[in-house]
Amino acid sequence: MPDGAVKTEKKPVKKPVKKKDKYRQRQTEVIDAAAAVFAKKGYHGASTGDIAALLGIAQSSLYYYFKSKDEALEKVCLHGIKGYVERLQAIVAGDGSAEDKIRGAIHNHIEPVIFIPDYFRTFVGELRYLPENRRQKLNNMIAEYNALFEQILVDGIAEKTFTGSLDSHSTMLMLIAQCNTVPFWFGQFEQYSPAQLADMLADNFLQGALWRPN
Amino acid sequence: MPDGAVKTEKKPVKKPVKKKDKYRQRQTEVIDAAAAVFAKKGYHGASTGDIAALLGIAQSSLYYYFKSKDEALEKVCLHGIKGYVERLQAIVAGDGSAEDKIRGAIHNHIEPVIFIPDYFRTFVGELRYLPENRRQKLNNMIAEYNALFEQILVDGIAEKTFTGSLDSHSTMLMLIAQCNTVPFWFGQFEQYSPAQLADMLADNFLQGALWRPN
DNA sequence: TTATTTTTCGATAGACCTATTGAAAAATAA
DNA sequence: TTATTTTTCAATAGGTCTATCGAAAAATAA
Repeated sequence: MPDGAVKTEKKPVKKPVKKKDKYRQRQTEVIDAAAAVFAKKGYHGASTGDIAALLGIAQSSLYYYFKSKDEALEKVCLHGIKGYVERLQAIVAGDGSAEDKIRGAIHNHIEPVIFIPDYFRTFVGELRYLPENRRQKLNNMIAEYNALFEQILVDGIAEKTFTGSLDSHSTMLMLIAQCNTVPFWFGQFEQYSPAQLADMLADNFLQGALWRPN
Repeated sequence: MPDGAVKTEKKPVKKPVKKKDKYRQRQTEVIDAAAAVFAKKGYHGASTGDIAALLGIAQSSLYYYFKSKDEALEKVCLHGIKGYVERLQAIVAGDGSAEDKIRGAIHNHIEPVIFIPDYFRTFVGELRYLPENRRQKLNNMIAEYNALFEQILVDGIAEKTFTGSLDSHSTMLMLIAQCNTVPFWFGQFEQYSPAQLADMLADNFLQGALWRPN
């Protein structure tokens, strides 16, 4: 600005939303690809070049959508767990029986596992590779989720709907651990719908996978 | 050999065993360290430098005991599954009831998981990173193991000891998957012995982790 | 059209990692 | 002791990977 001209102050008043939406849509595609590659090769086994290749773009282009590989993993994990806590809160606050609630909780846990397996497998298997600072937030969400889950068991035991050989905390951990294994083997059960799978797991816990008929 | 002296043909007749034993003992320490590092950081997240650091030796020294990182992973996995098939064969061939056998199989599966957790975690979590050629042998062992496990369920259903909502193949896969999760959370259950843990898991399957008292 | 912004790209530095090599050190045998 | 074997080492070649940079291309606005 060699002369005294004042920069025109015409701010763009319209359509910033549309532009940001487009960016976010592309970013979602990028994170989808990251989830797929992380799930398949593991976080450390996956390179940013692998992610770019899946998208058909240059490796360096990825950094327009995230600023480090760590951040990509964080985004995948956050998306993997998104909505879990809120849905479980609604179930716990509902007025069904304890058995209804535990069945609802298992459905809540398993169905997204099946609909977004890449996100969930990454969340379950690769979260531990997130640096401590990024992992904090996710750990808090997990702690809250686990507490809600355990609350259902505590309530069910208190009102004598359930009896168990284990304490509620141990049972909660084992139950969630079993649900978390689902994306690693459900591919072998294509004859079952997600809801059926969830029902079967719930049955496993409520009455056993095997039982004596008499 | 400037003059015509013939090289003395005195082969060492004694103590080659001792020497080899010493080498093997050190090799076991090296593979132990590899198992610990693989279990903690994952195969791709672990470097040979990490393993050497744990042993307090130079990174290049490791290659006196294995000739590639892949081979180290293979050795860890083989040791992790060692004895599993043989013990399960003995259980299946025994003359206990189907319930005894399924309990025995769960004990067989879980106790080593707890005694050698680094090996087992590596076996469960990192086997998939073994190159195809090295994985073949292990896959065969797994297939044999799974078939034995399923045989117990098939027999129990045939003789009406068990009834289940799932087919025996699906049940086998889910049961093994649950057993495999043990090393990832059993640290939280230090009040229980391995045998108790195995009993509790068996109870989970036979009668449910939760059941209605009436 | 031209100007501006958004998106993608090629090139690359800097770091890390595996595996090899020949030699040094340590252990053992003679 | 000296000779031989076993074990460890430092140095490093050759490769891959992450993240950065300025420029090119594409999309959008004027």
